[in-house]
Amino acid sequence: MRWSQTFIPTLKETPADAEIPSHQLMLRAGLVRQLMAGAYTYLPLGWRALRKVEAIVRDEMERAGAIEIHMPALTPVELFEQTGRLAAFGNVLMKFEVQRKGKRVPMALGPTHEEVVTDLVARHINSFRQLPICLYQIQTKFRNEERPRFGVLRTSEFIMKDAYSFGTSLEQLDAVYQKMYRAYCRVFSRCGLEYLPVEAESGPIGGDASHEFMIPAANGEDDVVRSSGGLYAANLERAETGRTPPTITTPATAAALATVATPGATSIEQVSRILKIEPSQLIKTLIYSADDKPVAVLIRGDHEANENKIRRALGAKSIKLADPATIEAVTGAPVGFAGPVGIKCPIIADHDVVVIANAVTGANQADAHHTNVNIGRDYEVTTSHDLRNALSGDPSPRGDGTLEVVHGIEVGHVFKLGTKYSVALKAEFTDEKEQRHPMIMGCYGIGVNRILAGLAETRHDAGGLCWPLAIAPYEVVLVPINVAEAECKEAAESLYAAFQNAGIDVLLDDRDQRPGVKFKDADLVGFPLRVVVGGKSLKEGLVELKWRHLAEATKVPLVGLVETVLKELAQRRAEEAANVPAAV
RNA sequence: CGGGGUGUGGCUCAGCUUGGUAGAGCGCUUGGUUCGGGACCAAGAGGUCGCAGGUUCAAAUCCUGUCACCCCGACCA
Repeated sequence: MRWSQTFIPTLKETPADAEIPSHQLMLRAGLVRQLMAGAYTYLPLGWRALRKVEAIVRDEMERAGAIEIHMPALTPVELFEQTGRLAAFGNVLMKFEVQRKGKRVPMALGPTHEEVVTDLVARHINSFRQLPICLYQIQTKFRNEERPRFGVLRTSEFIMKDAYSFGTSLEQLDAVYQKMYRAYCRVFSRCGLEYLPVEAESGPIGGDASHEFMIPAANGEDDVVRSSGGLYAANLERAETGRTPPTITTPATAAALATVATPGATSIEQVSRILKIEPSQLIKTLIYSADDKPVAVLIRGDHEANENKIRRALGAKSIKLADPATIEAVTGAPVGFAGPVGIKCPIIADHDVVVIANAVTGANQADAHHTNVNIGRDYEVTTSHDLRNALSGDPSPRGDGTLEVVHGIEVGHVFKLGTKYSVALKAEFTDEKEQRHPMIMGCYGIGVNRILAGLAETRHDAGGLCWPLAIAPYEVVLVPINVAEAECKEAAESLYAAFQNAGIDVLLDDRDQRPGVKFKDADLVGFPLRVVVGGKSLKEGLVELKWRHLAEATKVPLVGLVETVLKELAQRRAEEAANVPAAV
């Protein structure tokens, strides 16, 4: 392709409403343009890079035994009713009605395709002999994000690779899951991403039934923890801490329980300011409704409660913060003044709460807090639990050093679904003994656009983007110094033809621009290899090769250049492939 | 949905406080000189100042409403 014949609107200045690097650079490099909040057009370069990501995803899916199909984005709302997800999605589901034969027909744009694929399989697959099977597609998904943001990182319309496996047993599910997990590792490393598989919240099956693939990045929306020894990584929603349960005894330094006036102070911040104490001296008393029974959950004032951990510790199906009426019933006080002393419901406490001596808590009466609250004397718990979010510096649950909390961009998710959808939509198979069973499912998603955005976010410098060879819009940019000079122009044209004949993925910057402009643009877009023709070098029979990721250029003879470039590309390709885990 | 911010040529922004005929740089067009890291000279084109209403002799500027976009939070199978 010739630069003059395509559409690459690069920008010198950073657009005002782009804040994070990937957004700024993808706009400036002419990869994308915004249509409205959460909706972007992919311009020629962006689309080309995106198609390369898709090709890698397809390749690895096929290698892992998944079969490509294509389902409609248009979905009957009825299917979501059958699985209960109409309510679960709420406003996120884009639904609308169309007129057909005078009737209103409700439809939705698919946010994901568990329902559609399960319905398909339910209708056409019946026997254990046809299983396991894994179907996938690469398709545009729609989610009405309440707040699209971060450029192309979080949009209301995005391209997703979604795969769904169906099997007869947990063993079959495990086997597909492992294959997909490995395929994902290969996809992300082939794309040149530094990625981190983390344990994620896993729903009904539990255990290691869900992993997310994260790109560590300062602007990532998710928080993940990883251990210094590298043995443990998990989403913060899920992450355990390796804290050892302390022995519970009343502190020897316990002072006399007192009540202090704290008018209107219902938050940790307000109370600590009024009483001039550190939040870590406070005990937060959160009243939860666990399967409709009230429970008081004690968390240190400067810590954050983790509802998944609380739910598991209580063995409850679902928990939510109690409503004001329940809180008043168990505390006898308005919301904001709950404390463990004399509370009329069961109490559970985090490990870090039971060791606080002379703590401050709500007094279970309006506008008052207790000071010098001590365990065993003023309130009673017999064991403590891991109930809070992990923090940097916590011990790893695997015993390999300490945890660190980092931000991450979620680019993939593998999940053991179990039978939730197969039961709801009657996707059943007949076994050898003519017994009917619901199929056991898994689902596996990749955010295709996020791979691109993630690369832009993590691979750039002051000059612009820096694509890996595997994803770059073009692998090589061929830059004639001066197209107005016949000798230079002819040399570039004949090289361009030779590159194309050799199958090199090349863009010829044939614009009549000064060299500085072309170099700046080449750096901004981030083509991996730049070949410069012209000037004194050309007269000496040399051209310049410059890799985007290296500081120095090299001069090589014009004679035999195609072979030289092919060799350099092959070498670079091998370097990039060195980190890709072997396929099994 | 709560809080904050911004809307002025394609892009970045000034002008608004204190109302008085819309500006700069970049980009674009034409001609010329240039040509190894975002050139220079000259001449041009391009804007209902987000939209609607109000105040006023007069509104980009003041007031009211509204829309869009960005950021923080809530939310996110």
